[in-house]
Order: sequence, then structure tokens, then C-alpha cells
Amino acid sequence: MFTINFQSREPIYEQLYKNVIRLISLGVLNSNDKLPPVRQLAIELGVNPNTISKAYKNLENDGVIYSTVGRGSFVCPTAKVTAAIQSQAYSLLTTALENAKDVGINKSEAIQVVNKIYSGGEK
Amino acid sequence: MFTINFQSREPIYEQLYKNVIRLISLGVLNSNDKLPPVRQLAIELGVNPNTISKAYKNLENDGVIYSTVGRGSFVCPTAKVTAAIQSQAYSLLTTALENAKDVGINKSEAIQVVNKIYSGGEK
Amino acid sequence: MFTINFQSREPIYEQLYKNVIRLISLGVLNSNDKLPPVRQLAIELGVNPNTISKAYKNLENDGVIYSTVGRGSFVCPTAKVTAAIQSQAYSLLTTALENAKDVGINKSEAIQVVNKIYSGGEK
Amino acid sequence: MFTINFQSREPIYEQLYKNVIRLISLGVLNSNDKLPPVRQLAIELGVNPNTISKAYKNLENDGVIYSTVGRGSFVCPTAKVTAAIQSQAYSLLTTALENAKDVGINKSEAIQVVNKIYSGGEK
DNA sequence: GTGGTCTAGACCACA
DNA sequence: GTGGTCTAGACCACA
Repeated sequence: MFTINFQSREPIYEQLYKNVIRLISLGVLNSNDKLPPVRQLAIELGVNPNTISKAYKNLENDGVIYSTVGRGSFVCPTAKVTAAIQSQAYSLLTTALENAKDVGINKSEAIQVVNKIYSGGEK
Repeated sequence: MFTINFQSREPIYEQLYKNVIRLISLGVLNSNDKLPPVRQLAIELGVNPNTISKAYKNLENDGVIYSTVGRGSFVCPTAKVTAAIQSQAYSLLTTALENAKDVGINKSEAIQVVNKIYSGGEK
Repeated sequence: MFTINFQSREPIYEQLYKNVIRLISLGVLNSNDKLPPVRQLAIELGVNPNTISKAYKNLENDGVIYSTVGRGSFVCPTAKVTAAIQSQAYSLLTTALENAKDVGINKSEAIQVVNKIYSGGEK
Repeated sequence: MFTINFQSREPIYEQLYKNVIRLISLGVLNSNDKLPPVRQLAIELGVNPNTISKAYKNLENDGVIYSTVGRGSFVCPTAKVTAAIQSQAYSLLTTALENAKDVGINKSEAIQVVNKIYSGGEK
């Protein structure tokens, strides 16, 4: 379910964060589903438990999951999650497009990139 | 001409890198223009010369500027620079769009963002 | 394992770079093997950690190793490494041959050198 | 006659050195021909006179030219020059080939490079 | 423990 | 003057 690329320069806790986001987006994880316990996941992935904790902590701060001591960590109601996640994605996209415009990439070239990404598996 | 945000988490050498890119994009710096000498810029910005060096070195590795001992640092011929800069922008845009798609932003929503950014001052 | 010549005019970080390449070529270092930590190697060789860092950074930029904070530095998958290393060797060889041609060494003389190097231990 | 690439990372005095070698190899400069005076060449190329001096000094040390105070610099007898130059080229070629062999480039691949360089304008 | 960023400052080759 | 190499050493985020 979770996949980590140890060769990537992206911090593991960041990759874990995105894993959860992706699983929610794909509908694999739904509202109130339980996430794997920190220590169990740490063993499965061969990763330091602190690293898992950090990922969960960030997800909690961003309103994606909620944790209760002794019971574990759970996915927040989907609507809220989706809003939080998409807002981040929009902000990233806006930055990338402003940058593209700045360096002389024109509108039709930008649209071409959109077409390429969304070709095939339209979602 | 160069502006550094010392509060930012973004490394200073990275900010300097982007400063140079921006100045070239804006046409303030052109082919074969001389950049400020490492040590002079270090004093102006209140930054260590090594940090400036690192930024210049990265720009050189990416084909944006060239440096020669005893002469200074200069902007590369425009064609090469533009290619290098746009290639980076495309890569950033692709990442942002893949992320948007992953979190459930659909194609027409992505296009709307493109339209917003490119409205008015079409380039 | 690593040998540095402090008398040489060749920068230490450059010598370290070649040391790693050599150890990979010889099969002493293989895919995903861990390199010595920056600071440990610095102490062993009596060299500043920054100098080791610089060598590792260059190797990373050239696709030979990858480094992650907290985990260490590792050799990239063999295929990629081999490609990177051989590409450098080809470039060096091309330069040497162009120079040879320029100074009047003819083709059969160049071939003789090739024969001499590859005599005996054909690889 | 002399061409300098100011964008190259190769020191100018080194480029000048090679210019002279090339002109001798091509037969443009012959035994006892006079080289341009240091100061005249410096003005022509827009280069510091010290830089020209350094190039001439190195050529003299390597037995390629000889200088007499007040009269100028001259090309040494061709036989001697050729021997000196080619010896350097052979040494460079040997190093490049040993390196190529070390990193797993085999003999026929090396020969292919030779063929490519010497194709067309066989000398 | 591990690499990354940064300061402070010396010395070098080249122009 | 100009960039390149190197030392010494501090502090940081990540594991």
C-alpha cells in the first residue's frame, strides 16, 4: 500500500505524506478509515518510527487525518480532506504557471503540457 | 537588483540562482553581460563569498552563466540560456500538473488556472 | 581504499571523485553500496569535511551516487553509473584523439597505441 | 591567425599555446619564422600582455620556440618541435585509452572512436 | 549519526 | 581584481 523510494532526495516523511494523500484521492482510504499504527508501519517499511510519526503529525496539522491516543490515526471526513489537499495543489500549480509565463512559455505551450498530462487516463 | 530573504527557509544560494534567472528573463541581464564579482556581491548582500560562489557554480553547471578566473562571470548566449531556463520551468509545471491530477483536479479545472494566469498580459 | 596525493596539483575533491569511479569500475563498490560518511572519511584522510562533500556532490550531479540526509551516500544502480562513467571516458578519448590528429599523428599510429593498451588483458 | 575563446574555461595562455602548436602543425608557421611581438598581439587580441608572455614562456620551455632579447620570438627547427609536441600528444592519448579500458570500453569501441575522428580529412 | 547550509578567512593561479 | 580550492567550525533537518 505504501511505497517509499529510498533513492529519492525527497524526505521519507514527505513521501509518506503524499502516499496517504494519494490513497485518499484514489478512494483506497475513506472517511474514518484507520491508518496503520506507527510502529507497525515502521517495521513494514524498514523506517525509523520517528519518521512515520512526523508524517502523521503533518497530515494531522493539515486536517487530513486525526489521531486519538490509544486508538490510532484515522482519515478525516472526505470533504474536508479534499478541500485541504486541492487547495495545496492549486497553489503549487499557480506558482508553476506564473513561473512558466515569466520565462516566456506562452499560453498554448502551457495548454499542451496540460493536454499531455491529462491524455489517456482522464479523471 | 538582487534581493535576498534571510527569513526564508529557501537557501540563500538558491534565491540568488533564481534572482539571476529572473533578471535574465526580464531582459535586465543579457548575453555576455558581466555579473557582479563574487566578493563584491557578497559585501553588498552581507553574505559570505562562498555562498555567492555556490550560486554562480550552479548557474554555470546549468549552462546559464560562464565564469573564468581573472575575468569574472558572464551570461551565456541567449539561446542556450533560454533553453536551460524553460526546460526547468517545464519540469516544474509537469510536476505541479501531475500532482493536481493525482488529487482529483480535472482537466477543465486545470485549464481554468491556465486561463487565469495568462489573462490580460498574454505573452 | 581511498588514496589522496597532497602534492598533486589536481584538487583533492577531484582525486576523490576519481577514486570512487575507480572503485566502482573495479567492482569494489557496487549498486546501493554505502560510501563512507562525509565526516568519517574526512578524518581518515585528514581532509576537511567540506572537501569530501564537494566530491560527493559532484558525483551526485553526474548520476554516480545519491545522498540523503540522515541515511548517507550510496552508489546508484549499475546501468546508470556505467553510462555516466563511460560517457566521461569517451569524451576524454575524443579530445585526446583530436589533439593527436592536430599535431600530425596519423590514423595507423593512433591504432598502434590502441593495440598497445589493449594487448594482453583484452577486456 | 590566433583565435581565443573567452567563454572557454581553458586559460587564455593555454589557448595561445595550442594556437602556436596548431599553426606549426598546419605548416603556417615554419622553422625560424617570427612570432608576433608580445605587446602587438596583446592589443590585437584584447588580452593582457602578461598572458601572452606566459604562453611564449611555456612554448620556450617546451622547446617549441626560442626568444632573443630585442629581436623577438621564433619557431624552433621543425624536427625538434614536432618531436616535443607529438610526445605530449602520445602521452595524453595513452592516458585516455587506459582510462577507457578501465571503465569497460573494449578495443573495438575504442577503434570506432579512432575511425570517427580520422574519417574524412585523413592526415 | 548523516548530509546540507553557511560563516570566516587563507592562499592560489590567472588576467 | 577575479574565481577556485581548502581549512575550521557552527547549526540545521532528517533518520
